[in-house]
This record gives sequence, C-alpha cells and structure tokens, in this order.
Amino acid sequence: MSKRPPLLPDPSSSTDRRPPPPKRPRLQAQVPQFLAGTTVHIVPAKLSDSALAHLCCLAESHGARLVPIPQRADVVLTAVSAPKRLERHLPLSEAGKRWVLSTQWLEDSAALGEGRPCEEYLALKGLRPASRAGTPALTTSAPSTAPSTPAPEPVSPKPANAKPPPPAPGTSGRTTNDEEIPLNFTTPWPLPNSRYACKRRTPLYTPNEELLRSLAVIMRSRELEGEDRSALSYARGISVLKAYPRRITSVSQIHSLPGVGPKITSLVAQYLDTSAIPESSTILASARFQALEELTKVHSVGSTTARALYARGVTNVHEMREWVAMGNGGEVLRMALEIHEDLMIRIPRAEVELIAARVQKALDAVLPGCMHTICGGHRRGKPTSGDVDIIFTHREQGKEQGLVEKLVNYLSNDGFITHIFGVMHPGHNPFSSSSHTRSKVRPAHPSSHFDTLSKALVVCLLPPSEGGAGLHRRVDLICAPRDVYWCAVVGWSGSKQFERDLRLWAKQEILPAHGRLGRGIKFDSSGLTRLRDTQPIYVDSEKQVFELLGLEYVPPRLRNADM
DNA sequence: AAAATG
DNA sequence: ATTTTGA
DNA sequence: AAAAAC
Repeated sequence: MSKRPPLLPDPSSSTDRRPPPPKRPRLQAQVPQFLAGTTVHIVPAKLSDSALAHLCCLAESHGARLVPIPQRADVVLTAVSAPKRLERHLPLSEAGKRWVLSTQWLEDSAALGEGRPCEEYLALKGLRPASRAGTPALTTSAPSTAPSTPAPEPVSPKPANAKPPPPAPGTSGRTTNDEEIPLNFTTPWPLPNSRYACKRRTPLYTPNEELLRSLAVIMRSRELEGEDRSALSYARGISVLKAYPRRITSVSQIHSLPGVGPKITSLVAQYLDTSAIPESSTILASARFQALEELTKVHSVGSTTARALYARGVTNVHEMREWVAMGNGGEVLRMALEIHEDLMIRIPRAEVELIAARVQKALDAVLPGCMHTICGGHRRGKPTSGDVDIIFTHREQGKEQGLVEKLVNYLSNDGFITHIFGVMHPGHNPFSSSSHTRSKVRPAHPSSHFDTLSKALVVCLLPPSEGGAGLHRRVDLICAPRDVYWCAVVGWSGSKQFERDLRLWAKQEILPAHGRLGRGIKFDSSGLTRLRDTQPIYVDSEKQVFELLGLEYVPPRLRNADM
C-alpha cells in the first residue's frame, strides 16, 4: 500500500510512534459494537473540541478504530454541510469511495444501539460509495491497517555509559503501547488522593466536563485579571476533580479531596443545585471577559497587555489591527495579526504528524543522526492541537550545537517556515548589550527547561499538495543535548499542572533526602543531577526519569491534568 | 484560593 | 498568623 | 516589562 517495505526501522527518525495495534483491548463494556472493525475518520472542522471529544469517545466505545486521515477510513463523519467547505477537508475523488455521513448518524446510532441506515445521513446529497452497499457496520474489507510507520520505539541513540534499564523492558517488550492507553476512565480506577497531579492518572475525557468547564471560566477570569494565586488554586482544584472517575452527584464525594477548599466546594454545590455556577455565567456574559479573552488569543498578547489595551478602548482584534496600523506594537505582534485567522484554527493529528515528518526530513538533510518526539497535547492524545511541539536531539552528545539555526535556515529557504517569532539560546540573551549587564550566565538556582534549551518559535505552511491544509501553523522547535533529551520530552509533554507538580514533588519529596536511600536528586531544566556529587545523570528513557524521581510511570495520555 | 509552615 | 504556590 | 512554553 504505502511506500514502505518492511525495512529496518529508520534509526534517525525516532518518532514516538508505535507499531500497528495487533490486539484490540478487550475492555469494551456491554456497549453495542455496531462499529466493530470499522475505521472511522471524524472531520474536526466546525466541531468544538468537546464535541469532537464526545464523538471520538462514542465511536471508540462502539468498536470503531479512529484514523487520522479520511483516505484510510470506511466511514467519514462530518459536521460540515456546505459542499464547498467539505471539499476542503476531503477530496471528492476520495469521498466517493466511502460513506460520508453527518455526525448525527453516530449520535442516533449510539442512542439506538445499532447502526442507522446510512442513506438517511448522507453529508452531501447523492454522495454515496460507488461500490459498497449496506451499512458500514457489517462486512467491510480488512481494516486498512497500513502501518506506514515502522520505528517501533524511539530507538534511543546509543547509551554512552550508564547501564541499560532492567532486562525486561529491553528488547521488544514495550509493555505500554501508547495507543492502548484509553482517553477516558475504564472500569476500576483509583479515586484521586494525592495532592500531586504527577501521582494521579488523568485521562483526556472525564465524567464531569460540564462542571469543570464552568470552574475553568472562573479560573480563566482570575488569570486574565492578574490574580494568579487564585488562578493557581482553581487549577489545582480542577485538576483533582478531573481525576475523579465518577459523576459527581454530591459534595460529600469531594469533601476530602486535596485542593478543594470551601470556595470550590460551594461552587460545586451551586452547580449540583442549579446545573450552573452563577459566578461563572456572569463572567462569561461580561463584555470585559469576552474582550480580554479575544485579545489574548493573539500571539504575544498576554493578560497584562490585554488589560492595558482594554483600558485604552481596544476591545477586539479588529480594533487591535487599527491600533497597530497607527504605529503601535512590535514586529512580532504585526506578524501575528497577519496570520491570526489561520492560527485560530486547530490542527488535526494527521497534519501534526506530517509537519513533524517534514521537520525530521530537514534534520536528516542538515545533520544526519537526529531524532525527535512530538510533545505537547498531541502526545497526550488530543484530537487536535493549537501548535506543534517538536523536541529533537542528536545521538552524539554535543553534535546538536548550532542545530536550531541550521534547521531554521534550511526550512526557511525551503519556504516551509514563513514567519519566525523568535530564536532563543540559553545564556545568550538577545537583549544584553554585551558588556557588563550579565551577572551570571547560568543562575545558581535552577531555571526551567524554557530558559536552558535552544529553541525556535516559528510559523510553518504545509501546502495542500503535500497533505497540509494550506494554513499557517505555529511550530515550536526545541533542541536538547542528548543527555537531557528525555527530561526535555517529559518537560514538554505537559500538561501544565502535571509539570508544576513534578517539580513540586521533586522539591518537597526528593530534595530533602533526609535518611532516604537512593534519593537526593535535583530535577530541572538541565536534567537530573545527583546532589551528592553534583553529577549529572545520563537518562536513556522517559520511564527512567520517573524512576529516578521515585514516581510510578504515567503514560502521556494520562497526564491530562488541566482543562 | 488552598495548604504548608512556623 | 504567615508563607508558599513551577521553574 | 511582558510573554512564551509545557
């Protein structure tokens, strides 16, 4: 089918990819499996993230296998009804080979417990598969399992020293196939009892989404108003409620959860009473909140800038454009506004992976021996991403020096990178006027991976001829030296609350090391350091990072600790 | 806003 | 009652 | 000084 004969895994492109899933998890409950063995693609366009999430859950729970591109699907579901617009999301030549249905088909079928007749739900009048008949549920050819991606595991560049981890996980025994990790809660699930998000398992989809969304509005308002202590408390409360595996029906259930105090308890009580939180509704309806929310969506505009703009009467992006046209704002803001419409559109998984493949190709051209991992929300299983976070390294420590520039140059000449928001380097502050300003290049006390790794914040454009959507996409290219690569991957995989609590855990529970055995480790940007002799620890896998921190491994899909 | 610390 | 909350 | 970044 696709280009590749089964060869050796390409050692240079170590995506965080997994082998084709030979076995279906047998965990499906008593849900009617009318989609068993069917591949389904859901067109993200016009769907809110939560609607998309809902549909994904629905499809998977009825036995479907979700695929990232319409070409590989038996059934395509879409909320788009305009022919012109639909054409942008799947080529009509492809559309004629499979059922293209309204998302309502899934809703109705799930409610009924069996596949409804496809004819009644055609997304486009008269657009039905040429050769196939009947409902998609039955028959169907062998699931199109085009693996298309070899590389079973990030073939870690060869370990310099440091003996490999215990024998078990060595060869092919990778017990955690990322795609097998569910995106929602499964049968037995522990109640959240830890105050650290990194000691909880938090899937993407959760039974109390509505409540959490209401609480998140208040949190967001606190952020926008600069009340960040308060915002942090909401983040913690929301995080622990998100890890709660059952529908909350009474405040008694959440009474002893860490991070839930009197205020949040009372808000939950109000929600249970009235299906809404008055404070949340008020905020949502307020002109100020709406304005600040819209303004901060523009890249480089944070809450402080948004409040300042609002005070000057700028309440929407249109007025911001006028304000910039009068000579205000800087270069980055000007660029951001130019492509703002594009940047508002979320990126489907398939395109994220195409973008990463393009970056790997450039790395191969610029410096053979590199590998990368796609991090961020994509790695945590989100159906769409706001940007693409790619972290890369070279198998030989030190060879990565200067790589960010080379990569950015190459991709700019290629025309793939269209805008550069910034290229940062550790210890080389672009602002410093060279002479006496620098007190010290590396602060004595830890900074985060954000300051210490070379990175480029850019905008790319993948044309439709190469499988892209023809839209500008935000991409973060982060370069890590080999010895801190896996620390960086952990650091950039999020979620934000998960990262906060990783650090807090390391500080509170590892650093003291009073009498503890085998502990005494500093976890920060520059990786893991043993405090006894300040020896950096060479880490060879993500699991090892958790191990060294005394934590149970949490797969990326269970790190969705924030909203 | 909540929890840890003194 | 005061400090910490991710760096 | 603010924002970005998870």
